[in-house]
Order: sequence, then structure tokens, then C-alpha cells
Amino acid sequence: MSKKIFLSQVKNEESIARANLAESPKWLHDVVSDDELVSLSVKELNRILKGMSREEVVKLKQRRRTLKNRGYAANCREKRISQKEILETEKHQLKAEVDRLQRENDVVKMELSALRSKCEALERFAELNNICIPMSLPPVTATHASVIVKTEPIPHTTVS
Amino acid sequence: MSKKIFLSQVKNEESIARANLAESPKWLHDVVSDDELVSLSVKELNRILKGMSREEVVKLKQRRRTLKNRGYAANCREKRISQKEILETEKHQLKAEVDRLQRENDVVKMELSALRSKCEALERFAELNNICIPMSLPPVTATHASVIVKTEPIPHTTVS
DNA sequence: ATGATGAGTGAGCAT
DNA sequence: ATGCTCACTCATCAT
Repeated sequence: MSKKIFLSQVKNEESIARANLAESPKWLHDVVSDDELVSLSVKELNRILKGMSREEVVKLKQRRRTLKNRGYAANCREKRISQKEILETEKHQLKAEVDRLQRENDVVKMELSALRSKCEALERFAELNNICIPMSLPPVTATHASVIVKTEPIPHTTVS
Repeated sequence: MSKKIFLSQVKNEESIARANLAESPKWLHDVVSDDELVSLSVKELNRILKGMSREEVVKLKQRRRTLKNRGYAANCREKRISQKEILETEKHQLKAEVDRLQRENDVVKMELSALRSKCEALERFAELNNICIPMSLPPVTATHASVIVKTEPIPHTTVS
């Protein structure tokens, strides 16, 4: 799913100082570096923990937890950002789709308008010339949707 | 624009302990509460600062800054959330618009299809009955957009 | 000085 | 134990 970030975390001087002075004595960092400590498996961690005092074990585990948390926080932020980007992408795609449909709609409506005028003109022409159009050809105002009618046989009846 | 949050910030026990012990001695909180301190104007703050030692002034100003920051952070989080909600709302609106246009499109296309069949039938009827249609009534395939184009001028020229 | 934001920390929840 | 997320603090940048 999401890319994991645990290595190469950057700490500013203040943080480093705090970490070194308050959380764990310098020599612990000689045993394992941050990057190592955070990526160790529990088995490997336990091997390193062998021969350490209770307090040392607690300190080291706490440092590991803190480093992990640092990574989790970074993931959390990255996830937040990428989700926002996804939302924006989807939004732009929908916007493009709306524009496309709007344009298509305009075109079809103009075609429809032109064709309707044409059809009405034909009917007026027929009426003026006393041509009787068969019942099977309904007036142009009818809008029952019969899409597949192109091939129907046209009944032709001549009247005057 | 955005609602400001400075009052009623919640701190957990650990934070309170840290604030009390490390950042400012208890008695400073007797002078001004957090809620007061954070909402004071500079003038009012200076009045309180009168008669305090340099160090006390610095401490109090730092506490004020920290409290302000707490509020800024809360605003920041809230802003993040509301912006996400805005994005989602816009997305849903666009989705609804797409659906609406899609439906409208379908309807218009069906009308167009039906009308086109109708028109073709009329012309075939005319041809079968040797009726001569005047030149001013072009064939149904022509689509010069003539009459009731209520939409704005879209830059598309040829359609069929 | 004030406000905003990225990164790091611990608390607390869920698995 | 691990992972996530919230609230907070601090550093840093902009106004």
C-alpha cells in the first residue's frame, strides 16, 4: 500500500541533543545505530539485549519504540498527503468528464433542434400541398424512444 | 475565514507535569491562567509584566508563546480537516453533475435517434410517391444549426 | 510579535 | 509488539 519510511530520518541539533542527553547515554549508540535499531527483528534485538542490565534493556527498547514512532508519524503524514492528491485527481477527472458531457450535450441538442425544424418544415410542406402522411408516421412532437427503427418497412399510401 | 481555537485546550497529565515543573514555576499560574494569558493583548500583558524580574518576564512570555502555538496547531489541524471535507463535497457534487448530464444526454440522444428515423421515413415516403421537396429543405443529414440555439457559442463547427 | 506548518514525541487505541 | 493517529512542542519561515 504505502511506502514505508524508517531510514534516514533527519533530526535537528536540538532533538539530537535531547536524545543523547536525556534518553540514552552515548555508549548505547555504539551498540546499535538508530537505523539498525529500528529495523532489527525481535530475535535480533534480543540477541543484542543479552548481557544488558534491566535498566539498559528498558532504555534501548524505549529508544527503539521512539524511533519506530518517528517512522509511523512520517508515514502518517505521507499518507495524508497522498490521499489529498488522490482526491484532487479524482476531482479533476470528474471536472473533465463534466466538461466533455456538457459539450457533447450542446452538440446533440443543436442537432436535435435543427432536425426538429427540418421535420416541422416537412410536415408544413405536406399540409400546404394536401399530402396525407400515413398514421404510422407520428408527428415530430412525439418523443417515444424507438432507437432501432431504421430498418422498418415504410408503409406508403398515396392520397390525392 | 476559519474559526480560531485558543480556549479550552486540553493537556494530559504528562504535559501538565512537564509544563509545571520544567517551564514555569507554579506561582506564575497564580498570576494568570492559561486561558487569560493566551488572550491578553500586548498592553495588558505588559501591565502584568511590570515589577517582574527579567527571568520571570522571559518565562511568562515563553509560556504565552507556547500556549499560542498550541492554538495555532489546533487551527492547523482543523483547517486540514475542513479542507478535506470541502474536497470531498466538491467531488460528490461533480459526481452528481456527471450523472445528471449523462442521463440528460441519453434522453436527448434517444429523441434525436427517433426524430432522425422519422425524418428519413418522411423523405423515403416522398421519394416513393414522387413528391418533390423544395431545395430550401435540405436532407436530414444536414445539420446547419439554425434556429433556437439557446446555448452559448461553442467552438465546434462540423457535426454529423 | 503573530501565525502557520513540518517534524518529532508521547498517549492511547486497535490488532 | 506493532502500527496509527491525536494533541502538543519546537524550529523555522513569512508577514
